Amino acid sequence: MHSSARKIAANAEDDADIGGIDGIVGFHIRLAHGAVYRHFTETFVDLELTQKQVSVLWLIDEHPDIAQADIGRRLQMDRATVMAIVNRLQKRGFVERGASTGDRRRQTLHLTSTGQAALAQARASVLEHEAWLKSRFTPREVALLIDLLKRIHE
Amino acid sequence: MHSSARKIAANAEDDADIGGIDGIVGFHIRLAHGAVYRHFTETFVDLELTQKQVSVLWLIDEHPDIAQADIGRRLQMDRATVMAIVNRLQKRGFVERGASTGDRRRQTLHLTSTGQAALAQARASVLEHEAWLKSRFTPREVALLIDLLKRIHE
DNA sequence: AAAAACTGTCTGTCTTGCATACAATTCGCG
DNA sequence: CGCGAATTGTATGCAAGACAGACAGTTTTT
Repeated sequence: MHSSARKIAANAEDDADIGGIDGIVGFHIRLAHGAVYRHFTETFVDLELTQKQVSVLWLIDEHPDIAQADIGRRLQMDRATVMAIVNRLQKRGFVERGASTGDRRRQTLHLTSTGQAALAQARASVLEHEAWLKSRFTPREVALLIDLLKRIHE
Repeated sequence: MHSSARKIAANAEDDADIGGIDGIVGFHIRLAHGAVYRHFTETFVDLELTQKQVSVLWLIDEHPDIAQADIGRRLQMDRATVMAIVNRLQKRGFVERGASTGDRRRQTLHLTSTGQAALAQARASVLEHEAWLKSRFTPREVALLIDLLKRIHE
């Protein structure tokens, strides 16, 4: 009897999120992202690559001759932001810009051999980083988490 | 028989993440965080507050006379970063720094009445933002997602 | 009492995100 | 077909945040 009263109170609190910041989904996404970001950075200090830079390298490798605008769409980044990242990667000799056949507004992007080598190293580090991240989940939970996250960004 | 062979192949691919960026948990966390960040920013254009700033206001309100170092620990931010944020909030008259009783290294932080008002508005916007975020999940899934995310950042 | 740790502060650098603007190019619709 | 609209890359400037390194005052540990 009094236990059901307690339950009701608890539910009421849940509905109102207790006013506490811990009930905010966005708050936990921020913190989780921060933790992942920090560990990623640690893993990549030697390679001197950021998350975004690796993502762009990876994407160019998966889709040779992709254009900057497409990268922006896939990674949900501004065109100007993509350009800044590509500039950095180009300055380090990882990617090259080339002419596009057909549409003269676009440019093709492809990895140099240096870029290929960097990506190969990066892939290994990403797997190490992922192992750290996945170590706290079962394979089922990993799939579940990805599914939930996809619903947010897709 | 041949189906088991296929299964093995499929598992092998799973283990290697198919080489695809879509199999990377961190990748989805980044994208999800980006989407949430963007929507948050849209929701708060009028209030001109960022995620971090709201989090800090919220935290100071929840824990009056908290010190900067404690904020940093709870929100996983560098001391220098916390200071930058508190400086901005102080410049806008939302928070005040005060002396700490006992430990003279620390300072206490508390909201001004202006800060209280801003936080009240912010809370409403956060709920609106959260509703957008939660709209794609059942209550069970929300709880599940929070649980999974907590394991990453706790 | 000396060493180590903590706290706030300051400075500077790097990355990212976004707004704005511009020119060249391509596309869509009348 | 032709002209306005949309796309693409580029450039610039600004704000926020992360972090490293340094410093001084204070507290805790040994």
